[in-house]
Amino acid sequence: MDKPIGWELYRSFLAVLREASLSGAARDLGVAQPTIGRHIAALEKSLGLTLFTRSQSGLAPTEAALELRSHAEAMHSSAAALRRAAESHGDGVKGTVRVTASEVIGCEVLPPLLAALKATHPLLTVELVVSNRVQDLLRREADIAVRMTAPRQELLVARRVGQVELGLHAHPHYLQRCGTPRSLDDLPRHALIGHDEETPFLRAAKKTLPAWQRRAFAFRCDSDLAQLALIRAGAGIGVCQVALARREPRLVRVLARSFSLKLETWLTMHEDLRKSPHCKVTFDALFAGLQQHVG
Amino acid sequence: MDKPIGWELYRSFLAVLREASLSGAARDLGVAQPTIGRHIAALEKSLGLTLFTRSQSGLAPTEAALELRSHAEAMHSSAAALRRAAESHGDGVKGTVRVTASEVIGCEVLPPLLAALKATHPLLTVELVVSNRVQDLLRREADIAVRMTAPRQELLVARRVGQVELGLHAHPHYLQRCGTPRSLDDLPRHALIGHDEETPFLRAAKKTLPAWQRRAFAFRCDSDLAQLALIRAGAGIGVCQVALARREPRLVRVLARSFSLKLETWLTMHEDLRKSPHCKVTFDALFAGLQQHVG
DNA sequence: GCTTATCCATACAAATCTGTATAGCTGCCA
DNA sequence: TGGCAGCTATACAGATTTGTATGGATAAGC
Repeated sequence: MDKPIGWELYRSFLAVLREASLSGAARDLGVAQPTIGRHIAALEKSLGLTLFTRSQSGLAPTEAALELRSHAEAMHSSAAALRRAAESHGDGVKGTVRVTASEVIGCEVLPPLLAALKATHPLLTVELVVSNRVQDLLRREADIAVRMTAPRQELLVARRVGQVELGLHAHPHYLQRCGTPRSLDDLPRHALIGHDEETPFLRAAKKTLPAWQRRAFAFRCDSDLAQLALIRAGAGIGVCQVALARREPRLVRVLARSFSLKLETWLTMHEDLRKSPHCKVTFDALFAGLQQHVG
Repeated sequence: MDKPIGWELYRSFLAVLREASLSGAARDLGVAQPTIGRHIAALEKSLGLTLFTRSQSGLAPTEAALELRSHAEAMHSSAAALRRAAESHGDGVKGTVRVTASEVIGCEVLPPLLAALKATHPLLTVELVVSNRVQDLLRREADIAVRMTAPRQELLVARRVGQVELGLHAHPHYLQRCGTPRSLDDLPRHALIGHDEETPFLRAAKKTLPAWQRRAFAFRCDSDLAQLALIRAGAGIGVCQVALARREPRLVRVLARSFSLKLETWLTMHEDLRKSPHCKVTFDALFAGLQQHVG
């Protein structure tokens, strides 16, 4: 009851939390379902807590289990980081680097950069975490992050890429069909594409763009990528990166003088990784590529 | 070679790094020595790296092993934090809280505060990490930290306690024997107690106290605690907290007008722990006690 | 209402991991 | 130089853990 707990138990615990079932966790870890069941039972006994309420449709975590989850996740991140570090050990650019970025950056901007990087360094493996949630570099959820806010944490190497400019855009087809707005007053008559839930961005946009509010949107969507797709499909007028609009299919910027938003863009990396050739090479390549992207 | 690695292996790996031998690690973890040997062999095979060079006097970590160490330490911290969280789960003040502070604060100031805290909350267990190295709260090396610098990290709850004043002190016996310095010019004729290695503090002191340099010290010692003990033993004149000097054995402050250094003191805690009653109670108790200490 | 697909729990055999005992090596000290 | 203490590596028996197979119970789909 008071002796140290094997780390395997924590591993199984996290898997059950993620899969919400013993069977799923067993599949995930590549072991049999009774094994996981025994691990959870042993962990519960050692901790003196009930971690899950059993049911036929799976296991529901108790409040206690939820409190412990973040620690198990931290262990998982560290284990993954250890493996990446091991794979990348030695001279030369090889191994795995884990990059995180927002959905738009990750899907629209990074792929060609990463492809070119891989072509130059064939032994490099890239893990791309596309998420609007800010990953924690200190907990090693990623090695390198593209961020839209200046990092305030210590222990991080941060380099400012520049400003990403956002503007209102529409597809030529749409403008042909519905006309081009000449002033902000025209906007309410157009099909607007915006977010469903209130975001920091939305609050910022409202200041310069009073018409930009939820009830005015003809399309409400929280995925920036889907919004971009809607704009490209000629669904209406929406906000996207000016640099992206220049690509094919070519989008037309509207009301450029009335609306412009600039986001600070930073590339960050954990200090320890400066010595790893593969991380450094990736960092430099992304920096150059992103800088070119922001113009 | 490419399948997931059991977390037990990492646990053994860290133990070997810490003990620098298979036998020591086995003792540490409470298993047999061949078990650890097999774990290391399995880990080396899985990672495709040589982690240690075997010898009859123990295992010497390779460069690769040293690179991986911090990740394993992070796993260890998270595992320990998980256990503390589990022990402390539920209503009421119980479980374990891990507090870190400098040597002087930890040995001279905190003990009575912690004793009183424990008397009020009998179910509380306290882990006190006395170290001048700044523990990483984000990696959960501790729950609560007393720090002498304003924290710049996010995700931390920080509260300013006040300023700890440092001054020159000596025991009455010493002053009887060797006289009391009347001005800074008298200092070179006295037995001075100072640090052996250059520290940020020493560099700061030099500015207001030109005489305060390494070659002028009669006693050189890097332990702040031992310096305090030397002062109390009447060995000479040294720097210590004004608040501490008022205790028994009573120390006399000298050259108070010529030398005074004030250190900002902060109490910090991870944001997540605000909801844990035992951490909150400890935080508040330490805050009150420290504030009284700094006056 | 029946079938099917999941899920958890249990029993037993098999595989794995662990501990004990021992040998071989090195460094230290008298 | 001999004895002691510490370390690693190996062989083999024992204990623990794991996997397979199965039963029971629930929920969804036809």
